[in-house]
Amino acid sequence: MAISKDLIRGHTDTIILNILNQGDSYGYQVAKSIRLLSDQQYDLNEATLYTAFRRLEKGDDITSYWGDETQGARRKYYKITTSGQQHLVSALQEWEFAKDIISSLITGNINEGASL
Amino acid sequence: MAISKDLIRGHTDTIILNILNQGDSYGYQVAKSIRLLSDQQYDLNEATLYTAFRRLEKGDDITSYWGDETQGARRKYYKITTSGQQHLVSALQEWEFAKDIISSLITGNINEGASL
DNA sequence: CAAATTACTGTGGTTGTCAAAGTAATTTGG
DNA sequence: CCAAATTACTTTGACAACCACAGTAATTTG
Repeated sequence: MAISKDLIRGHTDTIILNILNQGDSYGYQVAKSIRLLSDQQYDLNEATLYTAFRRLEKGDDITSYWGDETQGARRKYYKITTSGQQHLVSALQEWEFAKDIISSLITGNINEGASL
Repeated sequence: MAISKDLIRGHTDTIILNILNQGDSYGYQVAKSIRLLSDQQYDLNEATLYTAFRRLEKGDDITSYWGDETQGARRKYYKITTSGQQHLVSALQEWEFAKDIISSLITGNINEGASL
C-alpha cells in the first residue's frame, strides 16, 4: 500500500458503498475492485473489509445473502440498501466539503485568513 | 464541529506543523488558528492537540520552551524543527496524491477502470 | 468578587484498522 | 498426482488517534 492508513480512515464504508452501488458483490471481489480503482495504490486489509461489512450491515446500509455456487468456494454477497444509497450521497457531499477544509488547514496561511 | 473526526484523522500533525511553520505558537493559539483556517468548521479537541504536541516533540518535529510571560498565564511555545519542515513537505505531497485516490475510490466506476 | 477566559495536563474509553492465524475449497504447475 | 497457489470467509488481539471529562491555576471582565 502506497497510501497511509490514517488518510483512508473514515472512507472505508463509503468506498464499499460506492462499489456495491454498482452491483452486488462479495468480499474478495470488493477487495479487488479497491485495488483496481486505486491503481494498485491501496490494498484494504481483509479484516478491515469484513469488519466494515458487519458495521454496514448492522447500520442497515447493506444486506447480505449466500450465493448458490455449485462449484468454487462459497461466497457471501452484499447488496446496498436504499438507506445505504442515501448515506453514500451524503458521504460524497461531505468529502467535497472536507477536502477544501483539509487543504486549507494544512496549507493555509494564518495571516491571510481562512480563504486566500 | 461540522466535519467528521475520521476525515480529519491523520491530518492533525500536518495541520500543527503548517501553523508552526509560520512562526512559533502555543496550544491555545494553535487551537484558535485551526478554527480560523477552517472557517469555524473544525474545532480540535484540547486533549488531541496536546497529545499531538507530545507526539511531534517525541518525533523531533517540534521543540518546546516556556515563554517568559511577566503577566498572563504561562505559555509553552512550540517551534518547528528542520526535520519537522521536511515532514510537512512530504505530508503535503502525500495529501495531493491521496486526495485523487480517495476520490477515485469513492466515486470511481469499476467497469471504466481506475482513471476515467 | 463571582464568572468568564486563558492555558496546560491527565485519565479512561471508543473506534477503525491491521497483523496474524485459521478453515476450507478449488485451481495451477512441475 | 500432489504440492503450492489462489479463492473466500472469519476470529482474535493489539495499537494508535481521538475524544469527553475533569482538574489545576492564573488573569480578566462585569
